[in-house]
Order: sequence, then structure tokens, then C-alpha cells
Amino acid sequence: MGFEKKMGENSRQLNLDVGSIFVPKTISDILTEVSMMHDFSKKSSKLDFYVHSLEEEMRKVDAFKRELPHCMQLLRDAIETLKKESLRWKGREMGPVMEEFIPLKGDSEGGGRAKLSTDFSEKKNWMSSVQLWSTPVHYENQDSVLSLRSRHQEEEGSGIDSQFQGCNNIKNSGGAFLPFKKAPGLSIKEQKRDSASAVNGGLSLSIPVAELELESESPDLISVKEPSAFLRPQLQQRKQRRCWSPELHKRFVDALQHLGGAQTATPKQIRELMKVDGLTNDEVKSHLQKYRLHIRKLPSTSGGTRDFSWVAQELPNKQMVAHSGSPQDHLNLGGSAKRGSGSAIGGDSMEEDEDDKCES
DNA sequence: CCCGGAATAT
DNA sequence: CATATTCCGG
Repeated sequence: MGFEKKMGENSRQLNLDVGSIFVPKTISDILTEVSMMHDFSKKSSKLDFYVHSLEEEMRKVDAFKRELPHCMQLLRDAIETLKKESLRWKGREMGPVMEEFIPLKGDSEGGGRAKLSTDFSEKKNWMSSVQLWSTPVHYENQDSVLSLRSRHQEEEGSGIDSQFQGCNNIKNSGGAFLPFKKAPGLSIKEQKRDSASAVNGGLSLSIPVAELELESESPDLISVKEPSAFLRPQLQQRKQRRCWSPELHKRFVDALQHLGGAQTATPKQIRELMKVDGLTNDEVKSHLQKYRLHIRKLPSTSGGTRDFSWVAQELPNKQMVAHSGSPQDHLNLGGSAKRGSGSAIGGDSMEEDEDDKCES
């Protein structure tokens, strides 16, 4: 939430930005999950992981807590100042004519615009089953690796080499990269048809996280963005978005060319070849779909030099700068033999022009 | 079950 | 609009 107050003289600014609070699952979910792990030795580390996450969250909340008095003070100041100002004008009426221009809304006024109150329920007990959402909590360093996926043992002995999904680490400092996003907030609209599982016996109360109460009188100067961080009442939330980091994509592309191009490679093969832990078939499939779509669209509209940047990227070398040319230094691995249909069809578009290359 | 593609959601 | 997830028919 960000508070910002600007009043003529004593304009101070308070900006506490506390994102939502996150925990991947309800506590009972976690306990259940851990209790089902076979490998005893891993239970502890799993739990530690969660503990760590929670501690991190607590730290954020703590900052929040410290700033709250300031917020209150600011609000009080503002209110007080405005009230005084209001009083100054109380006596003298200018006549009913111009009243509309003066937005003083000290008191009654009622209906008008009470827009700020985001009060739904004033439950204050967080903690009952705080459910938030998970972030691949990679702190800072590139090396820290944690695979979020819970129930994976190990597949294939070769495993050591890779598990990295670093969505968060972005090298160029340019962007403001928010560590967390606000929770989707109050979505009043109901999900569509399914979700029919309305009635659960043991309906765990998933309670929206606390709500601050602030003076209803707070004037317009102070804008309050809702505290947010609501739980998702739905037990089955949508899968966390897999973010395809450049590394991940690189692997993808590599695997792809080993398999003979985007058109012939199949998701499962790709996934197996990538050997990235936690990557699911569907995710690869989806990525592949996007990839295929992107490839097949140049010639139609005259205008576009399409952006193939996502394939052209390379990280280890810092070489290509200008996009104008076509920096082709692709290290081609094994021969690209085509799979399946070797037929030479001169039909419409070139069958397989794999390899991302930009013609024309 | 796997795949491709469309419909949706973010 | 781009990208990721889910649904659906083959």
C-alpha cells in the first residue's frame, strides 16, 4: 500500500510498499504434503524451506508494522488540518450558488463519494490459515537453486547438470523489478461454470488477510490503495505461471534443433531432452505452440520486420548490438536431419526451415 | 496417454 | 497485445 500525502507546506511522503504476503499453501496443506513424503531426510529441509519463506514474509510485514504509526500520524495530521480549514469557512456562507465548487466534505454529506472504504469484512485474524502465493524465492544470487516442485524424487541419474529457472534475476538493472505483485484483489465476478464444488464439508476458512481500518473521514488528498492480499477461495488455483527465462528458452531451442525443428519435435521429446527439473509436458507444449506461431509469420503484411529477438538472444557473449544486421553466429550442433516426412513438398511455405534464421 | 490447436486467463 | 494455462477433439 502506498500512502502519499501532499499538503502545501508540510508535505511528507510515506511510501511503504508491502506486497502481498505469500505462502504457497495453507498450513494444513503443507503439513499434509510433508507427511506424505517418503524420504524422511527431506522432510526437514522441506519444512525449513517453508519456514524460511514465512520468515521472509514476516520480515516484510514487520516493516509494514513499523510504518503504520507514521501512516496514522499522517492521516491524523491531514484530518486535523482539513478540519481546521473547514472550520475557518464554516461561518461565512457565500450563498448557495457556488457551493458545488467547494469540495469540503467534512462531515455529513453522506452518500456522495465514499470511495475509499475497502472494507469488506473486518476480519483481523490473519494467521488462521493464511494463504498466499508462492514465489520462487530466489534471493539475490544466481546460484541459489530451489526447485519448487514438491514431489519429485529424481529422475534419470544424469540429473546434476541443470535445474535452473531464474525468472527473477535480471541482469540489467534497468527495470524496476517488483519482487511481488499484488494479489488479484477483490474479484467479484464469479468464475465460470465449473468450480461447482461449492459445498465442502470441512470448508477451510480461508480468510482474507487483515484490513486496516482507517478513518472514514480521510480526505481526498490521501489516496489509499487497497491492502489486498486476499486469499483465493478456490482450493484449486490456477497453476503458477512458468516463466521462461532466457536460459530455459535456450535449452528449449537447443533441444528443438536436436529434434529436427519446431514442426517435428514433440513436446515430450523436448522435455526429456531439456532435462529441466520440474518442467512439465504441458508447459513445453505451450511454449512450443507459441514458438511455432511466431515462426510462421513474416510474409503477409508488407510492413513488418518481425521480431525474432527471442531466438536471437544469447547471453554468454555480449556481442550483437545492432539488430539491423543479422548476426548469425549459430553454433550448429549435429546435422539437422529431418524427421518424419522427407517428402519434398513445394507447396505453400517452406516446409521446415528450422533454425531460427531471419531471412529477407 | 500424447499432440495440436483453440479458448481463456493473466 | 503477449504469453501461459486449460479445454477439447483426434
